[in-house]
Amino acid sequence: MPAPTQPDASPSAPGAPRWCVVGRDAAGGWGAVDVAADGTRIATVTVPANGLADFVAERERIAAVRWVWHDTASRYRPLLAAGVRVERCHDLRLCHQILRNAASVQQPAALRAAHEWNVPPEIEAAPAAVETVAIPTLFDVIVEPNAARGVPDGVTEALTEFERQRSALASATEPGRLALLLAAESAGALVAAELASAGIPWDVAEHDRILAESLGPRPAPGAKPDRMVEVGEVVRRELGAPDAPLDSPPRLLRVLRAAGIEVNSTSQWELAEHEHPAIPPLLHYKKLARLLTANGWAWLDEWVHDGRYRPVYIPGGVVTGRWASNGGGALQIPRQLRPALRADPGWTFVAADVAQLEPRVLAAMAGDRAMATAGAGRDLYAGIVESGAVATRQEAKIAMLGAMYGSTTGESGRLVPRLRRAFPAAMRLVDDAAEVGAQGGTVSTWLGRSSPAPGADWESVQSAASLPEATGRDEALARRTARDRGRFTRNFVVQGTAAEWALCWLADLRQRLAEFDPVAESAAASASGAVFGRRPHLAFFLHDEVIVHAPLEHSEAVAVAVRESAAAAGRLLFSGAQVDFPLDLSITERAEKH
DNA sequence: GGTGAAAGCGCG
DNA sequence: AAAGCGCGCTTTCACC
Repeated sequence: MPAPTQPDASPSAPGAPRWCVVGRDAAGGWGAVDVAADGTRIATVTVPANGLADFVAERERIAAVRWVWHDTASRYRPLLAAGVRVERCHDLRLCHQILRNAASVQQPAALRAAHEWNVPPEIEAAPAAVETVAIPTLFDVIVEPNAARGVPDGVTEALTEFERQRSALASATEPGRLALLLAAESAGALVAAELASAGIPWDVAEHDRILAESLGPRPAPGAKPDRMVEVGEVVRRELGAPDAPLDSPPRLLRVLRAAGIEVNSTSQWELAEHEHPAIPPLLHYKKLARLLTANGWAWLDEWVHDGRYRPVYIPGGVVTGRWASNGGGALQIPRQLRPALRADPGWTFVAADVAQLEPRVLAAMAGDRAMATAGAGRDLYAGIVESGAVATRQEAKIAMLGAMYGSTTGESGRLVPRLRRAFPAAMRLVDDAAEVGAQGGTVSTWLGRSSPAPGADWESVQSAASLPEATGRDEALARRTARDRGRFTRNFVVQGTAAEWALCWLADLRQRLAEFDPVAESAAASASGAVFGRRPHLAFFLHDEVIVHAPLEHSEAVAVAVRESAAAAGRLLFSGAQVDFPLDLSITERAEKH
């Protein structure tokens, strides 16, 4: 088994380059500057325009450095296409976003003044737009869709920004934690690029079978599938409205009320509360419509090619540090379609998700021994029931989610106080985070990612309510928006720290997977590409679950690696805390709901 | 005719 | 079953 590798592990030889800063040089080629651990520049190399992949590959063979570059999504993609994997990087754009906002950084001024590096993820994303731009006519102004708005890609600018970031980090009250966060975030960026390169093995025939089973055979373009037509007619008959508009919520609402169904919206949860013969078929119709529009044949045509689904992941795209996605809906693949994920012949899926990641992270952060004990080696919710705080597993789950999301009403709001008695340390942590947020303050995750400051409109609502002429309405609005922000910061510390745990898991796992012996060329999963087609590789990631595509012969060893990585992530973040992170793990040909 | 908000529902 | 957090995506519809 490969040795555990921490995201921020680094070569230890004295005087050895620790970082290598790469970027464009003035001549149109590449500049590469080795930087030692103390920040001194060791050497500068000029690399020809077409020689970067070879240069990086050679350096990786000698001894891994941490590549410092402006943006992993754009810099790493061509390297992977050329068959070059890198061990570590420092993503200047992502790290800039974290550092400029981090409350623990005491001297952020220089960094914050570097506005050209303040490019939010969603602007940098979607390079695919280049391919969908229409052929320009003679008179069109040709605009590069996003490139012009990205961060600087020159080596000089990269060096300057890297030094700003090192200074900012050095001024942090807990530089070690923040450094770990920067390493984990950057490793996540590598994983996202690698996921895009390898793709998710996707069985088009199985997807088509699932669609046909629900909707009927694929209809002609523009036509509704048979089953939607049939079910729609049943709905209209039961409503006594032969041409009821089922696809327009406002118009459907009027028809429903005319038929005596007293609803205020057409959402399924409200419909389900009423007894009427039109409702079951209407709910069925809505399911079919959703499947067709979100993940129907059009989706299949657009997003799956050569047996691979390649969604666009946006690392750091959510303020809490979770990934977002932009195109393809990677984070919303319905459970119904999971069987369409199918391993290549001779390969298998090792799928794992963490049971109750967020409450476990909360227990670890808060040092809540009682909650840690409730989750030790078993289902956390079962442990909460055993502790006597609530009666059933379902109650435990509802209460726990309510505690982390800040619910105050209904069954959840009623159960939360019982958790407060049973797990005072954990509850104090989230209650404090909510209190700080409600007062306009900033909270931070375990590793130091900070919540954004309240917006100008939030501040003005609060100050308006404290004026002498403020009305009761002003005060009520201020209280409500303060509570809203409290719920956000309450959840931020938990969701954000869970995202950090997941990044550390991914970072450790990708290193372990890279150390497996490659399979023979004849057994390769060739659609996964030059770098990943011959080794187990990550194929899917969704907040707290991963799917590894692995050669059959390695599946058991990969399962061990997945488990060891989870344990390593727990130790790395919460060394000493007696909290474990058990996985639900399966080895299958097809991904399944588990 | 293009844009943005809202509704609705999928995921964690 | 929603509620209480965080998202993306499609469709409809009001509006400029």
